[in-house]
Amino acid sequence: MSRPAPLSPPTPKPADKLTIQDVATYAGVSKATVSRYLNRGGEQLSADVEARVAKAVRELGYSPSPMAQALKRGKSRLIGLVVADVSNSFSVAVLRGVEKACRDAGYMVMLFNLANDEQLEREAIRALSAYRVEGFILHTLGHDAGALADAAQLGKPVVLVDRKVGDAEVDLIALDNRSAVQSAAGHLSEAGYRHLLFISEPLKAISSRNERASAFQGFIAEHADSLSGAVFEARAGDDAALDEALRALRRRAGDAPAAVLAANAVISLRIAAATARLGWQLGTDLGLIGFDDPEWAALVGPGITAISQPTDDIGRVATHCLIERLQGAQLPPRQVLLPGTLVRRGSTRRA
Amino acid sequence: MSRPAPLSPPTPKPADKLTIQDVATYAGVSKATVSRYLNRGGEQLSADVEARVAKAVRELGYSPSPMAQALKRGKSRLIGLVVADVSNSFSVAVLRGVEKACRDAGYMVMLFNLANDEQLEREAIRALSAYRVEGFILHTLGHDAGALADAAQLGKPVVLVDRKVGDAEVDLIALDNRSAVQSAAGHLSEAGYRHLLFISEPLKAISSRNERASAFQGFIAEHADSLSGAVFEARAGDDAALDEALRALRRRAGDAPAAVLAANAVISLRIAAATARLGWQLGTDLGLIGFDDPEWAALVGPGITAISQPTDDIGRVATHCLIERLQGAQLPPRQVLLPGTLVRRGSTRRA
DNA sequence: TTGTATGCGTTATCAC
DNA sequence: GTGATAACGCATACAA
Repeated sequence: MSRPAPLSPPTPKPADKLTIQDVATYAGVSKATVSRYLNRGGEQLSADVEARVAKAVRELGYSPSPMAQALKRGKSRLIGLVVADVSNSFSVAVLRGVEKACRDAGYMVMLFNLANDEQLEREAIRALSAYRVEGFILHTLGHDAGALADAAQLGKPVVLVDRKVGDAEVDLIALDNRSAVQSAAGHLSEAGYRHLLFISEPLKAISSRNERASAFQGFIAEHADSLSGAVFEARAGDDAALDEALRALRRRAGDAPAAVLAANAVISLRIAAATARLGWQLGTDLGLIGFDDPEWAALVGPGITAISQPTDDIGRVATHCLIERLQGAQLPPRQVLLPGTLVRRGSTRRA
Repeated sequence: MSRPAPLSPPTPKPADKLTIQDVATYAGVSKATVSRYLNRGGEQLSADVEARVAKAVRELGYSPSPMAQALKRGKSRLIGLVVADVSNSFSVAVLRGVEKACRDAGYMVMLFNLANDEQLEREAIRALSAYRVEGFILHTLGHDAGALADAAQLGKPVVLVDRKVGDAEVDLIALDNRSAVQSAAGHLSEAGYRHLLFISEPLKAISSRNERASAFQGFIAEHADSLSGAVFEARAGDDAALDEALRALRRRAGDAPAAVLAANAVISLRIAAATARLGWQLGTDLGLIGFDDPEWAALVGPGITAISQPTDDIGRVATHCLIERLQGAQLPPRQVLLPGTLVRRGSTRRA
């Protein structure tokens, strides 16, 4: 038998463990030069040196350690994203927009899911702070102004998404709820529905739900001559109460057409289920339009008319707002309200 | 007027900017002592010193900088999570489990969403590597074995979730597809359905879809005396083809009951929509059972019977597997197959 | 234009 | 037991 083969040549360091020193040595220059090339893009470098460094970086596959950079610069290039509930399609959609925008801007996202647990909100801020995120995008449960105060006290910018918390003076990116409600209720009115019911999950401290409810009531007040309307809070699991609310709506309407405006996708779905239970046809027996436009909206019954939220934009704008602040912009708190889009489907066709 | 008030006392450093040195000074000890207290929990410390340090840490609200720790220890305590599509309810559910488990184990999650873009898979590995994640949990698109190779070459452990990629020899945590298919098909058979159709999105290179399809065919082959079955790949958007496949199924069945096994929730929904179009009643005219059990499954039609996946467990187990490897365990590649749960609903009741 | 030296906040190896 | 001190990988002020 032949002798064992000689040890394979010293495996090159994985790209991961390469330091700026390795690159410097390889290129025959000093660490500082490599650093300059990396940061200033070879601005103050001789063509020759620049080429050599570029080659070294390329061939070695070097990428600088964000840890070391963070330590040195005092900036982590990390953004903390706190989300009310990743199981909620709206949360996820925003998450998607945020993650993409952060990546494009050279930031990374650290995610913390509250799973609708109000206790966790402060914990989230603390945990992410410990990791030295530079700022927060917060889809809050609205209950804990303390968490927000914590962040503010740390001097870290916060951008709220979809929901305010307390009367905090921070940036907010959200749907233009008032306009959206008007366009939704207007659509129902144009379609001939005369008796409307706004149905939401319990309003609690969640600002978006409250805004939608009061915008609805405002709309009804303005059109009291032609429309009637009421608000109903549907408790999770209590289908009997929901069914009864719907029956009451149609009793009130008599022969006139009645319709429901659902405050979010969860409610839309429950109403679709309720109409099936009651043997009603969506559109003809009961109009339905709902906030949010999940993938199943087009496929349930005759299709559910929806107010589609520009979730990608919300995420993107929130990210940009935050990054602006990270770069030191000293602006007053902003509110960016984005328009929703009405998607007409069978559930609001009486034909 | 009195003179302006004296400057407020120098605001204490935000908890964020405190260093171990601040704590040491406050407690009247050296950095080394504080570090020892933090890491060994005051094992080799005099009671007196331990108490003072503990007090200092508590009162200042100090928490060490993960960056500095990462730099020094060569470990980032970061885990990279690559997800096929955050819009997919299965992906999200796994994400939830992973995030929770990581947090509990003192790791943080860096998220990368592929948005079903096969091009992005390598990019994801690279980006997360640059951030020095210690390992990956990968919900792959199955297309790019190269991405996996990249990770392996970096010497970073990878745990796959739900889907294999190529024939890579790495840990895999997934549903026990074979058993799940057997229990699903068995359930249909017991309920009296005789002619079955397995419907999936295009199988492509996605291992879970292929496994389910072939397990289905295996089951049919074993029960050829009492059952007939076929596989149909439904292209996105082509409802006509889907409708025709369903009609063909019932033609083939004649008077005998026919049922569909849907490979995931997207397909379940499309079939529910199709039956509505065709004017069929789920359960009586056509049986339906689907993989995945999203929140709307109970509310569509008479309720859709489902194979619920233990998504939280999948995420949790994947995380534990990964962490084991991070701690140096040198085990052969493992496959952990978790059982699904049959949730009986109206869509498989012929009564 | 390029190199040398310092320090970011930690942990770990020494001494004492 | 405890305290100096040297790295970890990088960016930068200063020297050359």
